[in-house]
Amino acid sequence: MGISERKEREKELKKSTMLKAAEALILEKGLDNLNMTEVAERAEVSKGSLYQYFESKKDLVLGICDKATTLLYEDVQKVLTQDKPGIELVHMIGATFMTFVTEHPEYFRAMKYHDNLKETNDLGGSEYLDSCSANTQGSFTCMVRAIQIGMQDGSINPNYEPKELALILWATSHGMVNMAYRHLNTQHFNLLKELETNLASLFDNFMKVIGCGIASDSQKDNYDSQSFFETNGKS
Amino acid sequence: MGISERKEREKELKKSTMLKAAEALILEKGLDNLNMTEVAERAEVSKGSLYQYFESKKDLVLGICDKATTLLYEDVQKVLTQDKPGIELVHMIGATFMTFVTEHPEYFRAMKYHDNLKETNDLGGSEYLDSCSANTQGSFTCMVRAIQIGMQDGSINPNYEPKELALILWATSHGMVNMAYRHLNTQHFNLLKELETNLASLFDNFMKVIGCGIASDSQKDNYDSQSFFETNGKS
DNA sequence: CGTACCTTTTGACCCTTGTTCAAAAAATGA
DNA sequence: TCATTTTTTGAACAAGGGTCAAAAGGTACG
Repeated sequence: MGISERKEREKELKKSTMLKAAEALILEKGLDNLNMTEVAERAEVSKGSLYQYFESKKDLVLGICDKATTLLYEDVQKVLTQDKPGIELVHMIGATFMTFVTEHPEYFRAMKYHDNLKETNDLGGSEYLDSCSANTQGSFTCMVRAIQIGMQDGSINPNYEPKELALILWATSHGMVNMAYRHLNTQHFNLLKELETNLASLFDNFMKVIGCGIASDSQKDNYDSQSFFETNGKS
Repeated sequence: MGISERKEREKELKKSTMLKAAEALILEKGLDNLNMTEVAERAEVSKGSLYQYFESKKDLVLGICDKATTLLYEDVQKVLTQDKPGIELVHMIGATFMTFVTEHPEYFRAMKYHDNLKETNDLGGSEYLDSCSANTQGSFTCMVRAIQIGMQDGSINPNYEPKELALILWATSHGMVNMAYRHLNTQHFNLLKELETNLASLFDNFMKVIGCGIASDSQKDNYDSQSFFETNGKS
C-alpha cells in the first residue's frame, strides 16, 4: 500500500512549491510586502489551500527559515571536517556565513524574521520553531568546537572561555554579515556607499582584527600581514 | 502676536505626548503589537487627531527613532570631548551604545525598525528620515574621529584605513549590542542563557578582543590583562 | 461501473487594523 | 455676537490575514 506514502511525498512537494513561491516573492518585493494572496497565486493554488499546508503567514516564513538554518548548519558542519588549525576554522565559519547571506538574501531575511518573532512573545506554535532553534544552536556549537580545537592546537589564546568567545564571534559576525546584507539589499545604505572598498576587503579586515584579538601569543605576529582570502586556498 | 508661536509649542507638546504614548506601548507589548487605535487612546486623542500629527504609523515610529538617534548622537559626541587616548574613546563609544540599548530598549527597537524600513524601498517621505540618517551618520563620524585620534596618539594601529576600521567597529558593536538587546528582551534567547556570564563581562571581553586587534604594536601587550570596565573610571 | 466515504481544494466571507474625510467643535478675530 | 479658520472626531473605507461550508477529486468495495 504505497498510496499514503505517495500522498506524503506529494504533500511535501506542494509545501516546497509554496515555500519557493514565497521565497521568490521575498526576493522581488521584500518580506514586508509579502502577502498570502500573492503567494497562493504564484504557487497556483487557492488561499485556502495555502492555509491547509501552513497554519499562518508566520508559519510559512518560519518554513523558509527552517530551510535556511538547515542549509547554513550543513555548511558550517562541513567546515569542521577539515583538517586545519582552529583559528582557520573560525575564519572559515565566518566566511561561510558571509557567503550564505550574499547568495541567499531571502533566507537571511527569513532568519531575521525568526529572530524578531522570538522577541515578540506570542509566536504561536509553529512546527518549525524547534527545528530552527536546533539548527541555530548547532551552528553555534560548531563555532565553540572550532575555538576548542584552536585552543588545543595552540592557534587560539586559551585564556578565554570558549563559549563566551564563541558568543562574541557569533555576535560580531552577525553584525558584519548584517551590514553586508544591508549593503547589498537596500537602496540608500550610505555608510558603505562612499567607501570604495568592497565587502570582501572589509570582511578580510574584520577577520584580521578578530584574528589578532583571539590568536595565541605565538601566532599573533602572523596576523598583521596575513590576509584571509589570500591564504584561504592553501593550507 | 505670540499666538502662532504658542500654537507651535502646543503642537510640539501634543506630538511629544503621542510619541511617549507609543513608546510606552512598545515597552509594554512590543513594536510588532503596536496599533494606532491604542496609541490614540493612550494619548487621549482620537485616531483622526493622531493622523493630523503623524502622517502614518511609519512616520510615528520614525519620530521615535529620531528622538533615539538624536539622544545617541549627543552621548557619542560627549565622549569625543574627553581628553583620552583614541583607543579609549573607541571603547567608550562602544560602552555608550551598550548603555543606550539597555536603558532605552524601545528606542533601539525603533532604530531597528528604521533600518528595516530602509531595506524596504517604499518608505514614504517621512520628515524624520533625513534627521535619522544625519544622526546616524554623525555618530559614525565620531567613531571615525576617535580612530583618527588614536592613530595620531599612537594608541591605534595606523595601518588600517580609518573609515574602514570604523565600519568594522560599527558593525561588530551593532552585533554585540543587538545580542544584548535580544538577551534582555526575548523570553527564549538560549544562546546566552546557559552561560552564567553577564552582559558586562561579555562586552568587556569583546572590547579586549577588539582592543587587541586594533591596538598599535607598542600598546598591544597591555590589552591582554586590561579590563575595560575596571580601568574605565580612572584616567 | 456505481455508490459511499474520505480528502483536498476553493473562493466567498469575516475580522482586524491602518487610513481617510465630512461633519462637529473649538479657537480666533472683528 | 458672529463669521472664518483651525482642530478634533469617529464613522466609514480598504487591504490583507485567516476561516469555513460547499464543491471537486480520490479511494474502496460490492
